[in-house]
Amino acid sequence: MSDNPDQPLTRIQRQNRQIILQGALTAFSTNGFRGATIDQIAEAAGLSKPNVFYYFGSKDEIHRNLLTGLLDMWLAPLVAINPNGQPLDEVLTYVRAKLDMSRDYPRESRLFAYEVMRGAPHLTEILSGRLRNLVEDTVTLLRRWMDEGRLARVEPHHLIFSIWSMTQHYADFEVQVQAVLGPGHDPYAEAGEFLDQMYRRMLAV
Amino acid sequence: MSDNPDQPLTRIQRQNRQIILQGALTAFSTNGFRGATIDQIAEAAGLSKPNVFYYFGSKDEIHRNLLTGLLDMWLAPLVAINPNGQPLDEVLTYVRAKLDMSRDYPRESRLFAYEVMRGAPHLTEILSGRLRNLVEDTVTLLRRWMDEGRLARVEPHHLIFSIWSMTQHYADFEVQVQAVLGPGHDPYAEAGEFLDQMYRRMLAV
DNA sequence: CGGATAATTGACCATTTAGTCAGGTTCACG
DNA sequence: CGTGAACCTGACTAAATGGTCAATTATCCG
Repeated sequence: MSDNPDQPLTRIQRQNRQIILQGALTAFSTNGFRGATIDQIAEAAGLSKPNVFYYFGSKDEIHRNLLTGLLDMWLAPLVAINPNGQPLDEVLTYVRAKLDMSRDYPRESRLFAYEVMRGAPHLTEILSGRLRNLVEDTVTLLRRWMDEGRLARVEPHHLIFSIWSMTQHYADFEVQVQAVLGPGHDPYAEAGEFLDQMYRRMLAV
Repeated sequence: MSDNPDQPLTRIQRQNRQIILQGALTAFSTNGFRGATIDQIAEAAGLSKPNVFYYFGSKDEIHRNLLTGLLDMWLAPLVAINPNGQPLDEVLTYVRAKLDMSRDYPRESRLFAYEVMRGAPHLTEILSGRLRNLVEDTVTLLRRWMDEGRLARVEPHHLIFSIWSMTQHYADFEVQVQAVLGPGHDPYAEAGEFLDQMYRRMLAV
């Protein structure tokens, strides 16, 4: 079934593939690719192990499917930057969107983190292809804004890296953040304020 | 041998334990705990598998040993902040030191990243104990500097998080950084300049 | 309803992997 | 040099794990 070229999926197929991917997302994002087992995935999905293999040909295929399927969502905020907007607002909106994604989709954040740390065997082409182009476009836009004096000058690539690292930190290192802050904190609310302040000071002209 | 309470180690013991830990550091930091095998570690160390077990009782023990053994080094820059120094200089020096650690010890950075992402089973007590206290001390110092008007006001915990995330990003996500930047870049040199600029603007009074 | 197709599973296999152990080799040192 | 302790290893085991398959059950649709 899983090697069916492009016949439309049945209702049950759509449903169960989704369920499996959700279970796999939990498993992979908790333990990494090697650390997650098919049994875990099957259990999380509420299906038997052979049934999981009925829908996906291999563990690797599930993993690839997850990564590529979630990539668009992950990059959406970057695409959403409006070249005709107010530069500072656009950047702050992007930061906010990325932070919200970390808060609402921490499993996805960890999934990508594990993959990149592994050396990104399933993402190399994308990283240096589509992602790179996307970043390059944004870099060009940022540089133009800086040239026009509407944004303080910094190296745009590293500005983007800073946004990625700081926002995803709250999802990927959640345990550490919680442990260090202790109870009685709302990390994401505080981070939102902090990041807003930080990027305003850094980028205001 | 490995359960010997506290007899002094022989020359060979000291030497081989070191070699094993180095191999394990490479293995664990590349593939995570589950992804690394004893065979890999043994191979990297140039020893036979049973010989590895002669020095360490289990895979877990090697891992714990690594983590706790490297923790001091990892936290040293934080401890080195001088309460009597110039506030901005002290922060910038800390940032610089953390960035240099990422550059010079990327394996250690990844080791800790993997562990925290897993939920830090071997580090929970430390995270909410020693590390938390260390951070709390630094937070107090930073807050004092802000109260004295020698540093612009931001939430100190998140200031520290920002330093951790941005500096470690260059080690943990090296593949992504390289792919996005493309050839002809020196990530760490550029990052050093970027971070200096960024924290100056954020923290200058 | 009835047959074809989709969906499911218990039992199984092959490989990988953490860990063991009996016995051999090397080293420190009197 | 001799001997006891330290060091090392080939060959093994048990468990975990990715994946298969023949047989069974559920679903769809004419």
